[in-house]
Amino acid sequence: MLMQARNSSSKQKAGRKSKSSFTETGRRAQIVAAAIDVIAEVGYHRASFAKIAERAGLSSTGMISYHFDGRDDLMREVVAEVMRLAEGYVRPRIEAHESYAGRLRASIESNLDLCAEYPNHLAAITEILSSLPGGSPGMVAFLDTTEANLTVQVEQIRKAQRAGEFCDFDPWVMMRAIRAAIDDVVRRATHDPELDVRAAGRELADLFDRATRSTS
Amino acid sequence: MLMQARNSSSKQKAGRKSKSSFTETGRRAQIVAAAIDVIAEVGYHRASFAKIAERAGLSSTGMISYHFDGRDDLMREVVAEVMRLAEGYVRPRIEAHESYAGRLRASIESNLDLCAEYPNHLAAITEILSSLPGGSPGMVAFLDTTEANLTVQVEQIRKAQRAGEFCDFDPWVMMRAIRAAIDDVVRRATHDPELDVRAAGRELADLFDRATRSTS
Amino acid sequence: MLMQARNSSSKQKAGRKSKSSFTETGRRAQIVAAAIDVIAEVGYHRASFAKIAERAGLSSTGMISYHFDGRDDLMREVVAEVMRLAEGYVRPRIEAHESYAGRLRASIESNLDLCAEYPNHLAAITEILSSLPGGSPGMVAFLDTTEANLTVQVEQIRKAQRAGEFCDFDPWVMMRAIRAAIDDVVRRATHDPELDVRAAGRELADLFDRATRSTS
Amino acid sequence: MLMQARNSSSKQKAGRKSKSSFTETGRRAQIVAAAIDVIAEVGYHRASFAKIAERAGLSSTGMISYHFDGRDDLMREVVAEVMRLAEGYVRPRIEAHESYAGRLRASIESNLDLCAEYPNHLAAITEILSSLPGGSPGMVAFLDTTEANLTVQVEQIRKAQRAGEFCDFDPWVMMRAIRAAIDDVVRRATHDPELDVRAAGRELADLFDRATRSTS
DNA sequence: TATGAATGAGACTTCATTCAT
DNA sequence: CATGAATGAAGTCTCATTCAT
Repeated sequence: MLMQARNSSSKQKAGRKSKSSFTETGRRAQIVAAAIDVIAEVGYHRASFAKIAERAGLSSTGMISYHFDGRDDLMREVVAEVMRLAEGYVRPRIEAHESYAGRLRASIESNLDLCAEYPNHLAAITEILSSLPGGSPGMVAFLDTTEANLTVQVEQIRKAQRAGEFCDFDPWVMMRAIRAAIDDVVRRATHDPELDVRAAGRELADLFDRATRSTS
Repeated sequence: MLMQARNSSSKQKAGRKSKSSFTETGRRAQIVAAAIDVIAEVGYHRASFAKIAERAGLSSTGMISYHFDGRDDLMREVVAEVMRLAEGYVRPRIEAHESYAGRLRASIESNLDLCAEYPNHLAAITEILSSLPGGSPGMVAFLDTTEANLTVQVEQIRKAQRAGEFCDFDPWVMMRAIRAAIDDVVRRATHDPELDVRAAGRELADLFDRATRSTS
Repeated sequence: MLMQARNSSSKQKAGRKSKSSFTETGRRAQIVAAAIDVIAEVGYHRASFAKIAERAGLSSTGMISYHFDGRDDLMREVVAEVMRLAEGYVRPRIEAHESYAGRLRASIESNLDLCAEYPNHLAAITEILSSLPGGSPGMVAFLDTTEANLTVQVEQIRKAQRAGEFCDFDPWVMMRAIRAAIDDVVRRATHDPELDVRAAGRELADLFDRATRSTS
Repeated sequence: MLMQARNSSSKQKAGRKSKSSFTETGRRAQIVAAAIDVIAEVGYHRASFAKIAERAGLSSTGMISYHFDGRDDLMREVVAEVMRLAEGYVRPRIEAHESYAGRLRASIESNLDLCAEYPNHLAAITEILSSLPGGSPGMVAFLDTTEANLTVQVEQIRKAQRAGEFCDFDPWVMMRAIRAAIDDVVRRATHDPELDVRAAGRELADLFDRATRSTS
């Protein structure tokens, strides 16, 4: 999952019982945190309510059903929570750079630095988004959000290309490749503690720098 | 899943009741084919025996248990079948080239051409391999095989670097990035018929050509 | 199953979700009771969760899986429950006697009196313990318990022999023969309501009295 | 299972396709032998057609269904086969004695000697007869046969009692106790190779000698 | 809010049996 | 006779959800 700097982003969600993502009760946040850990550990599909409840110190899965409107709702919250974290972490590092190339590098490296600091968060979101069935009703919203994210970034690339800073290539393919490469590192980091995530980030930044840089 | 040219590789497997992977009976092959379709359609985890049996025209899931020694065994066969197909498709195209750069390009493009021709096959194997839990007993063999594949390719890259054909980079990070980018296209192709997979293949080949090419 | 007087014996078990065998919830006890009836009626192997659930007035077998950690766990509870009942019934009657011969007689007769009063309980435990596969994991504990029981009794016999009250014979063979004879009556009692269990108890007590009594 | 000497015993059975128990084809006998081994090893209920077919060197369970009219039919044949063997072994040893006491001792000891020589055979029959559900249709015949056996022996006991050789006791209870004790040894012998079956036989013979002997 | 109980669907497996070849 | 394939029932287990308290 490639996190990026975005504009204000009205993530207002029609939470159950009129709870927005921002005014989480303690319990909701606790459940979300537990879900993140469990998903990172056993994967999206094996993250059952039972396991999440146990991790959260709850004695029954009913509590989760009470706080969330089904599995999808919980997962949405997990995604939102991680995105919230990621945005705060990634955005300043991207905006610290002027050049497009610098921003691209900052984007890649900050994502993997984030992964190094919060391994479960990125692992969870990667698991969720890569495990989504095609037409999952209710999760579509997040795919759209993700798509919107990419669109913004693709626009940045186009600008860089028009500015002559980037060479000529299909921005969509490039963005997807970058995202896929980052997600791959995130995924492996979950189960391979040996992996030097930050080093991989620098390598990937170099890689995509060469791939995008104008040859002139 | 990045398919590559490999040496003969006696993948002979002690299939159930002394059936090798190569001398499939009709039913087994039919079930494997059905499994490939179902996995491509609904994903690894949702590909239940019930759905596969229905697709295969079987009246009961018991039939699958009869032919395969559990889910893992079936999945192994699916992976083996796809690898068989892929190897025959990809290898000649890679070996038609002399230069390392040419081989890398052929590897990427032939993989995605294969994806265009047999969308379900690559989608299925990608689904399976990306959905494996960490220590899945019985599937470990395939992860090892995959790892071995990558190792071979990494060696090729090192040679190219020593030959001055490729610039300096971490071959493992590069290989993983390539694989991840290809798998991403494969995954999206499954649910997005609009996607021009072959074009994406050419774009990716260009991308990684720039990323690997010696600057001299 | 020969029940005997034993010392307090802290059979405290780490039941599911920290429920001990002693502080059964109503449902657990109800399920155990239903299981006892069903086992006595159709035997250990035919006592499926479905039948037990039906007897217990439950709508699904899932409920049993919810309360017990699998079939073995339920069976363990059944054995524990019967042993609890048996101990309270048998022990006072044995301890009311001073002589070894009197205690042996009390042991045999009280076991079969118990069988007459609670036919299903002893039938169930006999079924379970005689149906156990050799190395059934998880049930081994109870076999050990049973073995320990016999060991205690064998020690009693040895004392009686040293005291000259019993004649010379292999205590183990004797104990097993007694146990087998009692179990046989229990088993037949289940399906033959005509059988006079108490009378058979007195007969067996006479029989083994003659077989153990010192001839002097 | 207490085997005894009986009169000629017309065990003629209406075998499937007019095959009597005596004119077994090779296949039938082979399957029966395999069944005996499997039952002794894993018990009656776990002795599936699949396991028996495998042991018999057959590639499909269908063959068993072809030769036998269902599971009960096969089990009947197993019982008949073992009884045939047992009778030939036990009868001469019993008839070598004149006194009732001598015959009783010979009966017990020869049964356990048989168990020592053919462990699987007696283990199998014990398994089968002790695992029969109450009203198993089609097996009832064998229970009747068994009952008839016991009746004959009970009559012998009555004669001995009238002759003053045995003391006064309930012959049925005594017979059942003897049978149960023997069966118990047989059962344990199956899974405990350490057990000295012949010694146990002598001990049991002594035990029941004391229990039956006239005190005068 | 929180809990434990209850539910019903669905998953995989094993089994005995039948059938076409 | 023999085989391999097919079937349908039954069994245990897990899951997300709902409900009464």
